Amino acid sequence: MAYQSESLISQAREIREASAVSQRALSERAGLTQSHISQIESGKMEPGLSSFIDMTRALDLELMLVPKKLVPAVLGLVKAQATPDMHIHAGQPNDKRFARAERLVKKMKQLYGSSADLDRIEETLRFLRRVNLSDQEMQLVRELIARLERYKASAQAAPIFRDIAQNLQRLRNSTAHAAPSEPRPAYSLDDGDVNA
Amino acid sequence: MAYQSESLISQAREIREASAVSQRALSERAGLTQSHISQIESGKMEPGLSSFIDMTRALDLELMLVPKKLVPAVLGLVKAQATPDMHIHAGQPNDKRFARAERLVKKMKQLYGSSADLDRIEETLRFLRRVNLSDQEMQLVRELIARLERYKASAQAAPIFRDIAQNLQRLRNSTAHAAPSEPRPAYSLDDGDVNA
DNA sequence: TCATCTGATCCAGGATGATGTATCATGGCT
DNA sequence: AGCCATGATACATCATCCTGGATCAGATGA
Repeated sequence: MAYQSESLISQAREIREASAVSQRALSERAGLTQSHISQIESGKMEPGLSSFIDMTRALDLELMLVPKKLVPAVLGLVKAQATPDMHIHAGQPNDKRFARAERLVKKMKQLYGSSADLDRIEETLRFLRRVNLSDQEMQLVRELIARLERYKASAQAAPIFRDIAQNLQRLRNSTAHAAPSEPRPAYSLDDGDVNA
Repeated sequence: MAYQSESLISQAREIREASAVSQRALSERAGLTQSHISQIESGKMEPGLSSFIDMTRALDLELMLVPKKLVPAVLGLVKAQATPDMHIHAGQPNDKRFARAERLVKKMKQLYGSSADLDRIEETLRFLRRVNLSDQEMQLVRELIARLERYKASAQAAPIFRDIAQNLQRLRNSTAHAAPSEPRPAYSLDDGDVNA
């Protein structure tokens, strides 16, 4: 319902997920209820300013006021240091790949209606995008996306989509539990459309 | 009442004032009520996230999520380009002068209790700080501040304070109506304490 | 002095944020 | 199969936002 704050809220959610913090854990740190956070993140209710500040502060973020003119500069600054390893030498080809895939899924949901599998695929892609994947892992993702593309208009695509969703899910789980010691985050703040 | 959002709200207010936008004008642009805005700015009520976004967008600002670590960098970026003319060759000596004066007034209010004149002086200083003053005008301000300093502990300081307040007020009025054509603003976003 | 503009304040009423507590389906782990 | 954690929902209750007026004192300019 609240169009203006969508971007900020979804950014917060993505960062929470990328930091592997559960809604319950966040609720304790922020002093809010888990149900509250769930409703905020799913867009079912609009937070008060201070609630949102509590939430983001608990995620080690600050809400700042920036002149519109400077938004691109700040965005660049944030993005640059958010994912230092991944973006240093390469031209983030993975990021583009994910972006294309996510667009594809979104389109398919529009055309053929959303299914549970498409939802899972979308969500998992959104998660994997934030993670540093090995070449092998990225190879797997590439194949899965290609398969998705190939069968996107197929008649009996359903079971295939289910399989793709499961594969992505498995990959997600493996990366999530792989190296909890490293500062896994590597999130980026850049995808929300900041421009109204 | 809402400690977390104080800083953001007062920033917004200062920018509104520096841009010479009235609460009513802002209320129309933002789609809120004037009474609403007044209550928000005076801390009598806590805005919803989207209300605050509407408000700041109408002031040509964006609310952004920034990793705490990057806050100083962003702050520097914003500050640097907020007052380009004033800070280019000089080491903003005027700014420091105002800062000292404001600290002085605040201290006096603590020690001797606040008076209407002190309040007026404080508010006017806060306004004048954001304005590009000519050398002559700055000279006047300097003298007034010096006078304030000199009589700060004097027994019969009251009439002198009144005089200082009036002088500052007059200066404020003259600058406010002087050049409505130029992009007077030159606000800065730096004074709120961003760190909790 | 009169007209105007500003920000603060009041009030009634409807909308909605926020809390607690509790339940539920899913998915992963053992 | 059982267990645990996750996120989504439900519901009652209370608090607060937010609107829509309207008014007010103060400062400014004509």
